[in-house]
Amino acid sequence: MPRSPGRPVPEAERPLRADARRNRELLLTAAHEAFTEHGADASLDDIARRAGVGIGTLYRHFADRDALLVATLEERLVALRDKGRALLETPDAVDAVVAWMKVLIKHLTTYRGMVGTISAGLHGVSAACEQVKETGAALLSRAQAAGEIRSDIDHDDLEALAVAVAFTGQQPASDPARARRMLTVIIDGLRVRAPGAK
Amino acid sequence: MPRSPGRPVPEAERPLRADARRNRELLLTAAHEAFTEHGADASLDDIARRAGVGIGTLYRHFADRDALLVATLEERLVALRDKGRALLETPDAVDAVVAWMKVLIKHLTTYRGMVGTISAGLHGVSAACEQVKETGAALLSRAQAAGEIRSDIDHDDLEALAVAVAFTGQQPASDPARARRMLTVIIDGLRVRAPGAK
DNA sequence: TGCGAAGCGGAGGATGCCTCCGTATATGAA
DNA sequence: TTCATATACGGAGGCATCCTCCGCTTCGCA
Repeated sequence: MPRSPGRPVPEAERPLRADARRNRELLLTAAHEAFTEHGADASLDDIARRAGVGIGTLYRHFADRDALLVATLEERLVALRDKGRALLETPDAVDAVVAWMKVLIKHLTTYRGMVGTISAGLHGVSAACEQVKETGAALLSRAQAAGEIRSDIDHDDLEALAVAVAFTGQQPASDPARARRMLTVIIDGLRVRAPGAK
Repeated sequence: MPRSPGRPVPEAERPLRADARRNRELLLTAAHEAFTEHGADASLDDIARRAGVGIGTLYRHFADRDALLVATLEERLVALRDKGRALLETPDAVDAVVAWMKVLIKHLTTYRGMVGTISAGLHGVSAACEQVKETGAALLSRAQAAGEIRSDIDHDDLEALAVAVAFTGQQPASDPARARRMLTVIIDGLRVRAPGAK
């Protein structure tokens, strides 16, 4: 059942052909390896080679480096969401927000030198993205409603702060102790001042 | 007065030949333009072309992209130091630290997408680098001695926090209001809790 | 079994980084 | 001034990467 030659993928999800599905998986696995090993410097040609696939095939599946990265992280987003949901069940609202930030930071540092790109990937349109954001927003709201976290920030701010810690933690000159101190400073800044404080 | 063919520059500062000095200046000017225009994506070949100089000449003066960037920023470091010294004369220690952070952030965002590299350049060995760090450290100590800024952080931490704000402020999804909020949160986190606070 | 859509592969153009080395020039000494 | 030589210049070209294009192959439905 042919189709008019509209160049790229039609639009809606069309079931992939069996070989295409297989190659897609091979590419994602190879990409994960390569990104893990070389971070932002991973070569797309190399990824195609690792996957045992032509470079043209890689580009048929993923428009560019970013698209490939986003796809690679997609399933991790689900795990992220689940961790967030679990945190919603814990009693201490502030502790939960702190834990959530740590989880975000870990996600953002999945691959070296890609904090910016991974962060951009969090603002995508996939269902997983939405759910991650919803979950995080719920965690934040809970702590704000309890009057423990300042109310003049939103979840995007929280994300930006996580990006900040993640980025500096990945600088060559950084050390884990400093990263911990940074997070402490930020958390303290997020807390509502106790009554009587200046 | 010839010299044995020790490949690179001898070691100590040797006076440059007149043409070399001129070309060096041309390169720095061209580099500043190119970095301003294209940020991290500026091409070194293009910089040489703008300077009206062969690519070999560029590499004779600057070992690689980072060396060129550092040289480009060198004179700005002096300005940075001077601003810091001026702040040391202002009365409010905390305000001075806040202003210092803003100055640092501005410096780090001189060129787009180069926060990491510019930050690394702050840790160099030039006199200007040292003086910038000394000045910043003095500003921080003053506020800490006054009991207004937490004492468990050092100037490298302050720098890391500036890097954090600078980086997130340069993300495509960022907006100035968020950057301002981030800085507020961080400053609040840096303040010593007023007595009576939890 | 056959046909058309979907997918594959890789050659090759474009760009960027950097090295190498033959040539040109500035500079101090005579 | 002239000369010798260290210093500096220029750019061709090797290598890597990204990405496009298009002829060939394979899948899957009828």
